[in-house]
Amino acid sequence: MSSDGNGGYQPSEVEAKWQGRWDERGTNRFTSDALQTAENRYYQLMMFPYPSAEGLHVGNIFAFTGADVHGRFQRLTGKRVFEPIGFDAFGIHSENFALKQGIHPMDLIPSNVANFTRQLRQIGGMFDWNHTVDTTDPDYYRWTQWIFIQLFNAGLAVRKEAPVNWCPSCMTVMANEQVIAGRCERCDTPVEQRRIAQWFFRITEYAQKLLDNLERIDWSEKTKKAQKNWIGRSEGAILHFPIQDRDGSQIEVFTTRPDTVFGATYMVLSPEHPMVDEVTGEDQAEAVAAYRKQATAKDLVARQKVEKIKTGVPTGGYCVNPATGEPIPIWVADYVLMEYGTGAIMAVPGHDQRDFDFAQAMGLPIVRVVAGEGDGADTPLTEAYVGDGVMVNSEQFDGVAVAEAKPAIGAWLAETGRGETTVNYRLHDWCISRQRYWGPPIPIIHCEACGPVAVPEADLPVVLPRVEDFKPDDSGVSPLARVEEWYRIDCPQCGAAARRETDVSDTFLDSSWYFLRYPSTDHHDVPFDRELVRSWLPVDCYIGGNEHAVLHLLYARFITMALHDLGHIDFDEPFIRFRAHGTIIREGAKMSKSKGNVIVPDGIIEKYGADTFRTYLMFLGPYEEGGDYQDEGIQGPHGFLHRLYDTVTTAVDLENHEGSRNPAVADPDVERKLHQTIRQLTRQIPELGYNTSIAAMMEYLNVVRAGGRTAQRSEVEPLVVMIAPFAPHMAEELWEHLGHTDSIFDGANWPAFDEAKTRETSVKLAVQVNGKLRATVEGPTGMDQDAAEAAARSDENVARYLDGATLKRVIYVPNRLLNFVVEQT
RNA sequence: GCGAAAGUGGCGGAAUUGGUAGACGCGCAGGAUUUAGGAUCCUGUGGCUUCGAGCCGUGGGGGUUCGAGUCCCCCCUUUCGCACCA
Repeated sequence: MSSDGNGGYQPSEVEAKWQGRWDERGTNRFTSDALQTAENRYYQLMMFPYPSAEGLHVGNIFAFTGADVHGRFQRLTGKRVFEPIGFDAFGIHSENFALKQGIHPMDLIPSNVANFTRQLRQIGGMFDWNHTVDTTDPDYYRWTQWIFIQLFNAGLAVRKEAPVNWCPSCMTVMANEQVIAGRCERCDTPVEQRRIAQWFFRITEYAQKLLDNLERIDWSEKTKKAQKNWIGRSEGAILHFPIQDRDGSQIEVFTTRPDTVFGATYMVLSPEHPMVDEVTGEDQAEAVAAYRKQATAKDLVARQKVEKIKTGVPTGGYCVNPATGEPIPIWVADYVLMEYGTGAIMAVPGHDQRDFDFAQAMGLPIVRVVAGEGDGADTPLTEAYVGDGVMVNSEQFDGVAVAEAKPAIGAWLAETGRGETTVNYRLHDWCISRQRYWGPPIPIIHCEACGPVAVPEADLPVVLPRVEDFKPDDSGVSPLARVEEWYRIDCPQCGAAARRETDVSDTFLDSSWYFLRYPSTDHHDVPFDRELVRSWLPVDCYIGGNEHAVLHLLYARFITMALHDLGHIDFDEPFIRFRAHGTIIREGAKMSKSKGNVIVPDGIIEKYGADTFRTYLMFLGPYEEGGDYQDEGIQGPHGFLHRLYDTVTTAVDLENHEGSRNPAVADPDVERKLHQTIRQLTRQIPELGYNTSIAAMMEYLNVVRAGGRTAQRSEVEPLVVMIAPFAPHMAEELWEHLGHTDSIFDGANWPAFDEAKTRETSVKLAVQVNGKLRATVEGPTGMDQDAAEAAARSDENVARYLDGATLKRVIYVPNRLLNFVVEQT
């Protein structure tokens, strides 16, 4: 249905025409040679999509369009822009959907990819379809496996048994980053803890570097902050508490407050702590066993409830406070987590609220070791005191300020081997095993004699076999373990019978290196061509959602650092610049299938065209914040593009009819506005200020058309270039109409502005009396204060307010305002 | 609970960073053209108003300043991170 009443702009025709031309001419594609020889390179990357069965949603289109606008703008300024796209198609999401539909993912994914490709072409992205990736293609995951092997050989991939997060609904383990408030990020099921041997990447080795490098990359502050918090560096000390009556046995605790050690009146072990049995006395054995059983049965949500009343049992064992030499009881309680620090704490109830609550509940002693302002050594505590003060009840350290006591007590304990200062991170090693089917098999062969052996690189890929029964189960073992003919294999080292690793790797591994692959998809013998990587990477501008702030973005940085240290690439940060786009809501509410308020892009593109849709999405709010999609709102950009089309075609027609008989006379108002508009867009588009850029173009077009005037070529040709990043098809069409034969993205230059021509010749000056607006007067730009005052005083209304008052002061801001400060007499 | 960001017309959102609040657009109202229109084109549109460039107005309350949406303090609300992290 065309809403066009004047026979002009027909989006569907224009868009089909130009998508066809781009394809035929290879406008957006790089040949293998071009990738190698291009100058002035710019790598514009957007987070690649997961190709769902539903097709692209508005959020995808919003995200991709914003990135595409940026890429197209860069191209118009003379860069050779590489803007690839691909598909992140492995993972539990696809697998679950396949299970639900009863379609094998190997059949499902290709049709999803085909549909996404169709839609991505339809929205007019400047994608290089010669260089796409599909993470489920053996030609791609072969190299995902290769990366695993590089890390394995470097000791950065280790198999260890540790408490891991188990989602009972997805029936697989998951990384810490994938657990949100104790629940599975995918299905919201409360996550359990299990002890299963898993493959981990030792990302913690890079904790400090991941933190330090944040200082020098151009990323949204929000995202950097999220990473910083996730890494969670904290400085403190490991203190050794000898177990009473057990020679040489000791328990280590991590604390950020070694200064309060004199106040440690008991110790708490996490229920999972390996030394629980050792310290538990006979009398308590049964109670401790019961408590541990109950604690491990609880899921993480239940266990991590802060408000819940603290529980725990005494072990009957004692250890010695290394500062006081006094014995203190050892308890087991689930408020201490095995995953953080050493899984054991020294409890200082006087100065830690959690310990305080526990001590009160259990009747344990509370000792004050820090006195705040006005407190004495024995001032009773009604809650934990965490403020500043001086040490008390701490023997030789009494009277020392907390700030000095921290290093002093730390040093004192270190001297005598009772502890050492240390840095602890909240970040954990990255668990990459998944007991599922739809992922790249981890390229390891388990041999009784040799242990885990990497699959020889020449044997890659380890192809995921097509199996019909790929449903996961609760056993903690991957479905691939059912495929005997696949997992039976000889050890590549000793030739003995061995078996393949049957776990597959985390989807986040697939996406942690795809940006390295894009320029090298023509190369089948290497994961990435060294020269291409050197010349195209790191990525110049990366755009994606902030929901990946601590998942994908952290992993991609880690893999980049590891590959750098292993000598495969020469940079250690993958993305020079990262910006997160916002999210789109609809008429004040989140879009969701259950509410039935999801926008179906296909229908909108059919009705209004991709250019209008793109322009509207970029117009409805600041790109980095997102905005509210109001169904009626699209009328604005729709009308704007129609008017623009008419204005340009009319100008060209007129030129053709009248030719040089009617030489163009520059209209100073239009020319000034044009240069102001160019200036604004030139500054704002690189900063992703799209909504205001579009508003500026609308303003300009309004000036061009004011009073029904007809435009001249020189007034609209630059506007056609400026609209091109937003409405590329229409810009091409108008560019052709203006007499050009090649693509606007090859033939046009981003217009330049002349600062002199942006200057207003006259200004409206606000005239205030005591800060209240009383008049505006017009005068030449840059008039001096005397002239301004004279003009202002001659205004009737101003004069009325100045009459009979004493002038105290005059504030003059040239070209802006004049403020008379008066006092009534 | 901690951390961050944000609260501006009927709505989405602007505001050169301390200088005429409400750009641009939607919606609405009036008009033109039209067989018709959910098309196109003008005009108007924060509230109150004694219609005066008068008063009020950027979540609420205080403050700094000639002047505050913008800076400072307190409070409220919303959104998003993190959440027994020792």
